[in-house]
Amino acid sequence: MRAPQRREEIVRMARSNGLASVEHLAEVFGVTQSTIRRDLSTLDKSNQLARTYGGVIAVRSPHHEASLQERASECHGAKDAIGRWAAGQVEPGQTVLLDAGTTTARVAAHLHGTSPLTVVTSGLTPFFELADDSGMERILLGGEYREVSQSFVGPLTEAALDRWSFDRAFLGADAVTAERGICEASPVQTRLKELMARAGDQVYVLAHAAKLGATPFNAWVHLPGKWTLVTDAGATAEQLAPFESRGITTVLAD
Amino acid sequence: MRAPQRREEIVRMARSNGLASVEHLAEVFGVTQSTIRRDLSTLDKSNQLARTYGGVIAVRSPHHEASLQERASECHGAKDAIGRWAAGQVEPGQTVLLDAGTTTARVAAHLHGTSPLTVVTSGLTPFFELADDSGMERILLGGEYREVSQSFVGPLTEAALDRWSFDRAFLGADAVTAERGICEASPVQTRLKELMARAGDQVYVLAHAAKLGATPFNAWVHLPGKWTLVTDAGATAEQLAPFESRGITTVLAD
DNA sequence: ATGAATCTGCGCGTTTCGCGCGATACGCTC
DNA sequence: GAGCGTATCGCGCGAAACGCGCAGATTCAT
Repeated sequence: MRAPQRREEIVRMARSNGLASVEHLAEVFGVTQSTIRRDLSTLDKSNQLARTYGGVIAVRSPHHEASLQERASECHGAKDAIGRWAAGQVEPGQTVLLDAGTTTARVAAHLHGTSPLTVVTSGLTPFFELADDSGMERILLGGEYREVSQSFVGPLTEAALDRWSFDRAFLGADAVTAERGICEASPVQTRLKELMARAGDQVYVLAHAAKLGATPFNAWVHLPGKWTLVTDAGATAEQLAPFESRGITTVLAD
Repeated sequence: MRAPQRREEIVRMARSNGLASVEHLAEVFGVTQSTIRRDLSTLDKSNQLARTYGGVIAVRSPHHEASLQERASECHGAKDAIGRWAAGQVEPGQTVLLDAGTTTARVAAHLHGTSPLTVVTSGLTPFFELADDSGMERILLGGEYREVSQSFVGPLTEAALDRWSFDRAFLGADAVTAERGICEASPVQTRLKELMARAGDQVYVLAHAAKLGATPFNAWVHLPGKWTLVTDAGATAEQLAPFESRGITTVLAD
């Protein structure tokens, strides 16, 4: 049996049982524990499993892996600050929309304690950050699953969204410019964001400084109506000026 | 600082960062690594965290914990057999509905390799078991989240379901009797199941032997149309007789 | 105030880990 | 078919982390 094949099998076994020990795996495959350890080390590095003392544990939660990477990223602090400020705009009793994304996930995390509250989201990342409070109603817009963004898009999502209006709508973005609006990887995403903005009474676009003025993709949308740009203290005056000159309120979270 | 308080804080820190090392924790709290190790051991036993070599990892993925418990339960083997049989009924190119629940999650797990496929589900447990195949379209019916069943219910779910029909519909159940049909904890669930059955061309009810004839709750529904009862080899002839005498096809998975 | 229960630090033996080395198997080229 | 590079494996050793028992300290209730 080849090594890659054995590693796949290890992942399968670990996920099936939740746990697996080095000793047991070595016996099953008829190799030394050293070999198993090497395999586990490889799998651990590629985030498919987590090592434990004497074995492995399955960490298949889809958001877990990304969450870990996210927290290690340098802009996590900025996103958290933005999320905290945004959560502060929410008052008990309201109905709130959270777009998919790691920044809106930070909003969700800081929503803890604001109760009662109805939170609607299209992303698993923010969804799982929502507290299991008694007064918290958690609603997921279903739809077609996009693995890369851990979110739902498509006609089903849009149809579900069509049944709501929101006191606050918090949108994420891959990039934002004053001239072209919000940038995303695909038109299905920009269309969804447009609908989201339409459904929100007060609309906030959350984007840390690195996203201001960037153009990583080619799908753009101008948000309808008024909205507020929330970014972090790292944003420069030059970055903010074009927004303010167009009458867009800008906020620096800190 | 008291020990329970410190342990809470450790959980909080681990969840916030995903990871935490023994060394770092010992420094932060100003105690020896032994003490930290004891804490981690305690928290590990109570399933709040998972130990790793040199630290801990957060495993608060909502389904992970339940998944582990589920696999330890004695009826897991039966559910898996049922799931394997059910997955065998699915052919490439079809559109399939999976109800929420641990049994339908086993169906999802065995759907791996059947491609292309469109799978629609209302439960997170089956959803996360679905493989990330290229030909696999994963669709989640959104709605209001029920923590206990890790699934979505309510008008939004029903509205989303209304947009589909399915080649195969696999329903779970808290209990099944020939006389009264499917039993659930609440009417919102039974109503959803009724709609699911209506949307399915071929309908299967998956229930291991212990669920046949039981009456744990008080919300019942008679499924419309024909359906097939799939159970495990542990079901007795007396349990099956009432179903067969009513013309319901029964299958013993093995 | 006093006794029980819990918690903590320390030391020790045990287990697991990671790394480097040499050997082996596989695939590719000429 | 011979030669050669790459990937993989088993083994041994030193290091790191672990669990356990014991004794002193702290907390809490009576």
